[in-house]
Amino acid sequence: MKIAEVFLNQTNKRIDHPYDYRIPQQLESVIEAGIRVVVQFGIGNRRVEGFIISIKETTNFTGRIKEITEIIDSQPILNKEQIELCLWMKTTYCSLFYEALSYFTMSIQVKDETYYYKNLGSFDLNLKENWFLEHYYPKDQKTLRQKKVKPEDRVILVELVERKILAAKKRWRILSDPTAAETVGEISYHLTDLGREAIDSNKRMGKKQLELLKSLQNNDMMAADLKMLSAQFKKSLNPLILKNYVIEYEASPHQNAYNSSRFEKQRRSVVLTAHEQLNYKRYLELTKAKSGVFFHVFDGTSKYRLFFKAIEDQLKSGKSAVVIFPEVNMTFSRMEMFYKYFGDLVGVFHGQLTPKERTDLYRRVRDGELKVVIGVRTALFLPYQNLGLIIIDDDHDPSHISISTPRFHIADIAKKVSALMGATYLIADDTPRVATWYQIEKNEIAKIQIGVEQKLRQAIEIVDMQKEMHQGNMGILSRTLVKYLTTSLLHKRMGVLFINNKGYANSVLCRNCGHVEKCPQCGVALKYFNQDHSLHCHYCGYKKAVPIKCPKCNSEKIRHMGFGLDQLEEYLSKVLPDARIGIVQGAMNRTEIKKMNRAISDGEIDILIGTQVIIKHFNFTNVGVAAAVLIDRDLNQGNYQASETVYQTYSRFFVKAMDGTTKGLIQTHEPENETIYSIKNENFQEFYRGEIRYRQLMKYPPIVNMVSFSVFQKNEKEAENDAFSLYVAIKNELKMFGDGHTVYKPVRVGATKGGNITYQIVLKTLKAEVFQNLMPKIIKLGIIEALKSKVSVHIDL
DNA sequence: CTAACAGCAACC
DNA sequence: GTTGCTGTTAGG
Repeated sequence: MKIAEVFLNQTNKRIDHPYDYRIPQQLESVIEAGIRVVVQFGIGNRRVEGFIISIKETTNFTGRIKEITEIIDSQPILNKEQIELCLWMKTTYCSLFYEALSYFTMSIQVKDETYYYKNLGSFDLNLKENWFLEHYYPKDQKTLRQKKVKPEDRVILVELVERKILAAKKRWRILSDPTAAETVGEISYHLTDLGREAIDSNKRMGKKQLELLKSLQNNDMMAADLKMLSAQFKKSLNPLILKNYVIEYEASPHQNAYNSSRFEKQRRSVVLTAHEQLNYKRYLELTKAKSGVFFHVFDGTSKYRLFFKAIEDQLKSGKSAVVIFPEVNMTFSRMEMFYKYFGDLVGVFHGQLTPKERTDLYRRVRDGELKVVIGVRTALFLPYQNLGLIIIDDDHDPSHISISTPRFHIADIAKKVSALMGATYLIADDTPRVATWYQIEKNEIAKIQIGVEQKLRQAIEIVDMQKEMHQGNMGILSRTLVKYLTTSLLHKRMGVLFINNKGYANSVLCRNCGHVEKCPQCGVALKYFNQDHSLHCHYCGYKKAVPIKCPKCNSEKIRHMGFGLDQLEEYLSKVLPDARIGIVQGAMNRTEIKKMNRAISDGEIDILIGTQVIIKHFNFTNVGVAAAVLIDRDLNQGNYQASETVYQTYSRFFVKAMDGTTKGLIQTHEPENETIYSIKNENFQEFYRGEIRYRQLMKYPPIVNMVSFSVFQKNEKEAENDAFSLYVAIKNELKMFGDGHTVYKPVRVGATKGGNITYQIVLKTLKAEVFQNLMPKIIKLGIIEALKSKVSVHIDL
């Protein structure tokens, strides 16, 4: 007799463990680990979807074992290693099994048709209803009277059962409808060979028509794009379509603009420079000893050539490779390079693919047709046959962290995958994460430096805003900056101002001496609360009133930190009324970005001001002055990673904006701040040493593991009670794990979405396995279930 | 005395 | 989530 261990697709932590089911004789040859099945569950024999993680001969379960009802997949959708990875994710990130599984099933849409139709007849009924069906379904009044069922009850029950049947039908249909993958296309245009000839042979045609044909020369375009060229493009295009110069077609919405068919597909071998050859040799040596390698990147093109070389070698030995970019847009912009080197072995995977395209990619990867996959996080969960190399590009980018549960950093998954499949993992970054560098220092990952440092940032001037104030300048921009902006305007060069105005101005600082109130225990800036005009610590709940006088210098000039983009624009237009100002910010779509980029390259912008996006999506040269106008707010964000984020974003900003002749400038109230100095000195190691010392002292990741529990509740009193009983329970359970951990008392966290009262409990521990063991225990004891509040677990990555 | 109800454990 | 079991209680 064969037994299958099955995880159920249920959103309940208490039943999220394997259940044993007997495999019916006739299915023994078909069923293996990695396929989904339908089983009956509970007293009511509800039909639920399950996933087989393993097959065994015997069971320890003493009760009555049920049989597997049906098979969903005709072959395993996860291989052995992937099943193990999925289980590891479940325990490591305290998620449900099916939540972890969802990352693997994202590309599987179309299911077996037989499954679809077979299930229409069966539905879940509980015992009471089954019993009712057996006894009372007949409309015969005599029988009903005998059985003592009131006619009106029968009506209600019949209705109930019929509703259930309907619901069941609906449910299965949604799950398995193969036609659900229908795509909605966008109208696009393609230049035919005939059209190309027409351009080359200088055939007579309208000016607009020629322009349109030429714009289609390099790639297909969507109607929306052509509209930007000429509002009435259809007028000139229609005759071209009639002449068969241009083909109109409907393509899937996103693939279209980036359709792989527009790229030249070649196979080229990689040629390295002498310096790169040395680096590559080192890389090969290091991968023999360790599975992880880190590229500290100072030369982007060199980095890619090394990537290609490494991939090429993997292909030669019959293995495949995957490259993970943080974002879809980055994937798109790197695509072409990959096609040039590896032609049709390349697959591109991202969230904007249609279900059909996804399934197609899944199949081709599984069958070994595609050997180089580039894409976003989820691309790592495809069924690679013989994976030799995983590359994570731009490791520091926050998009590498998955937002939905399980919350993880893709580099951690890559590490695990490489251990499971014996693949090399390669992380590349120009502004390393502290967590990654920590692994390098601990000798878990080897490091190679790519290219040489430019040391351009050393020219950055740090402007003391306290001095400015003392000398009578109450404005938001320093006199030096205004002076530089004026001269750069004169020389027709652009000024770029970076301001990170997202979020609230929630710290408080002394305008006189730059002092910021910090938590005595946790070392982070205290956050300002409007309700009671007080300052709170984000982690431990320490609370104090906003001081009237600065504790350091006794001044009364205590102010909220910060101003926004709008205020900056207003100020600039007053100080430099002739300057043409361009504003860029997060909520811009692709066309707006294009437009702005064009305006910048056409020299229509004198001063560009913007938030984070300025670093990623905009291209500019000829920058006269590049300035960070409000670094202090970012430095005092009230979380322990503030300095790290500041180092990364501001370094990148200056690298992007400065060439050898650009004036760099940072405005601050803390001119002695170490992070600012490290940015100026272009010295990551120096920054890291200071930062890791701070984290050691204050006990923050990566030194400790940190997890926070959030308790949500509508009712104020109950929220408090629940939070405290959870706190007590955690404390009690922790006793089992010896010492080396700290739990902070529940802290009431300020306004959250949905009007919920939220309490937060922070747990720090030196042992990673503590909360992995703690969570199942707390769940088993029913502590969280006993609470009326919703509880969520947030692991700090 | 009973219907109603909340609390609870189990689901293989 | 769904179910049945258990103990408690309001209402007659």
